[in-house]
Amino acid sequence: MGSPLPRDPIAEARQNWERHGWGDVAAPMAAITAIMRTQQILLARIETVLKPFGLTFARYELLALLSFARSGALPMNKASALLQVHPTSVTNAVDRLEQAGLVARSPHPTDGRTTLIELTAEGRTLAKRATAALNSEVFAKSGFRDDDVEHLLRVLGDFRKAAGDFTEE
Amino acid sequence: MGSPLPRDPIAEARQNWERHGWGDVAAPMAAITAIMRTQQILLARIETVLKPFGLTFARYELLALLSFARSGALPMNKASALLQVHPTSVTNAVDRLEQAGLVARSPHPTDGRTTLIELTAEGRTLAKRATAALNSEVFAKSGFRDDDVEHLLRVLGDFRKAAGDFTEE
DNA sequence: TCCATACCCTTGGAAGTCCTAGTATATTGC
DNA sequence: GCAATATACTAGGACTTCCAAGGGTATGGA
Repeated sequence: MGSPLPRDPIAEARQNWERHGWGDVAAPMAAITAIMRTQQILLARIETVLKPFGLTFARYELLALLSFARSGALPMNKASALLQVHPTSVTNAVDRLEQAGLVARSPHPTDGRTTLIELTAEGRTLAKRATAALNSEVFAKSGFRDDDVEHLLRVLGDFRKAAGDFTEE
Repeated sequence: MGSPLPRDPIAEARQNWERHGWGDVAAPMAAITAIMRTQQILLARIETVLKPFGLTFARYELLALLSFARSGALPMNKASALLQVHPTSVTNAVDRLEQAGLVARSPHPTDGRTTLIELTAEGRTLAKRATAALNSEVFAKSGFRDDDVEHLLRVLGDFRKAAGDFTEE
């Protein structure tokens, strides 16, 4: 979506912040903007790899989550909590995956309120193939150095914990 | 959107990857997933602060970009390139900002194809107030340690450069 | 027991992103 | 000078996200 820019727009923004007397927050502003942009780049790579499988990232995430579930089925609210997205987003994803024959809804045996989602055989094999593609074409070529990966995991893990994502030690 | 989970879902995903024999890409997978989630958290914070101003992040970014432009006006394609978003996204944002009286479209003096966008007086003051709010309520409380901010800027800068965002040294 | 409260899922709407295609204007080559 | 190509913006569609509101099911206290 456009060739490389002659100058780094985030570095420019940082300088603008400093010029306007906001030097005390210029660095975190730049870091946060860089996270936004990095996410955008990574998401685009992922979507490109998933497209041939007829999957989007949102749908893949749900498929992958189900493929790791012990019982092979998960209540929708559990999926919503684990994926950290709004329940309506799960409803949306399940609608489309169900239409594609990759998952199936079934009623919960004891709680009439909850709906279970389960992988179909087709969904399970597609999840496996899509994961293999992401592993080789995105995660194996992330472009991050190994020690940078470890550092990112530590820094972002601290951040997410402070933000209330999880409580575990 | 949900209380803290008892266990870190990204750490669990990493273990699942290792269990399935994908240990060689488990760490980058986890790091990339963590970037996704961190972006989601930061975006939610930013949107919360901007909401009282009637702004979304996409609109704010455009407003801020214009407020730093020397001439006060920018062609739409320039804005698209600097914000690194699709031209149709800029059209969308300008439509809404124009309707809110914050920017105005005007024809380019010499090139009949391009449209200039310019801040109105109202847009300029709103941009200033929104930036002050973001500075004090998001960037000043990022939750990242100073040395982690510097490290993030280096790592993500390298990544973005390798991804072709910019060419500058 | 029964009513109020809490919880689960879905529908409809607003907003953002991108893509594809179309129209209008410049630029380039013959 | 004119046709072919390139560029700039916009319209429509697919997708995701969230929020607000509604209907159905559990649960707990009087």
